[in-house]
Amino acid sequence: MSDFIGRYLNKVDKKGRVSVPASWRPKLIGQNFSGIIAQSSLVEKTIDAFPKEYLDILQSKLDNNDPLLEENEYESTIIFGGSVLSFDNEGRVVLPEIFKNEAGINNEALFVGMGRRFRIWNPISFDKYFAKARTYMGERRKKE
Amino acid sequence: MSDFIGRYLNKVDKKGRVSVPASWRPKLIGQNFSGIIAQSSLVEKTIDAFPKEYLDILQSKLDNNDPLLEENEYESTIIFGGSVLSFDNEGRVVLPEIFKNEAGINNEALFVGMGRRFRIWNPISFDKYFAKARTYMGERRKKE
DNA sequence: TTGACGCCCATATATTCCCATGATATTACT
DNA sequence: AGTAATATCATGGGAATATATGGGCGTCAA
Repeated sequence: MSDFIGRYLNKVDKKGRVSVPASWRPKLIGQNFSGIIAQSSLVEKTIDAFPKEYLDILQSKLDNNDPLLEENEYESTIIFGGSVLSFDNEGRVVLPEIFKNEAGINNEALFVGMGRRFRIWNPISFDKYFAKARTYMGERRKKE
Repeated sequence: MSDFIGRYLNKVDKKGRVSVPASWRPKLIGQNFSGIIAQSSLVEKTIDAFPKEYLDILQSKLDNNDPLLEENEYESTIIFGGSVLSFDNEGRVVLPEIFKNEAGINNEALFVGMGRRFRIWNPISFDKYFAKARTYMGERRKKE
């Protein structure tokens, strides 16, 4: 049901390559394309990533709206403007410089599952974010 | 009705493996996956654990919401940022370092049933927690 | 010519699989 | 009841396999 679960800390080598967790790969391998779609997150200092098929779902959502609406245009640009990162034979992808900069990633990349998609974090940045998420969920719990 | 009942104290070996109580295993064995989902507790120094099926329910809830909402983002991270621990042939799982650290678990792991889910404790931490729970219940009793 | 990239191979480490042991409980049989 | 045979379970360790990681080499394009 859920595709991406767990946390994996992997190294980024000189060439910018990083292994995508092996247990996730089967869900990222398709007939036309094997790899991930990545984009800088709009809200956090991290990289958002997902299978290509996830785009198809978003596409059909957009198709239900008027394709000529201006809002849709922006939305499309953002969503489909992400990068296509394909696997090498070992199941790695290279993280483009832009992403590494925007997400503050150097030697280590933390893969964090989010169900249908996942994120790639600088481990330290993630710690901060996780603390925030914890607090938020704790607060919500009290209200209920 | 209640799946996980009782307390079991098991050893954690050099490789980090620990037996999940045999009587609980049938409830953790599914078609696609046999094992447990684990995450550091948000409120106590312990590991929260539950069957994967529990995640599937949460996933379908999330699918009904907009995946771009911030609230969902926190929730997804907390829920899916845990770990998937699958059984070996003997019904053991390996506890990742992260969990052992965060829950303070070394050589022994105490499994405590909580109905639909269970927790994995450092035995000493649990004693403290249990004493606290006792006191709380005693206080509440007086008030009533 | 330099560098980015895809492709291939090498290897240390981590993970999984498989079998063995001992302890305890359960069943079978006389 | 008493005793032997059988199962269940937690635990340990070695071997096989998978994975993450590092480096080399040729190609193509700027």
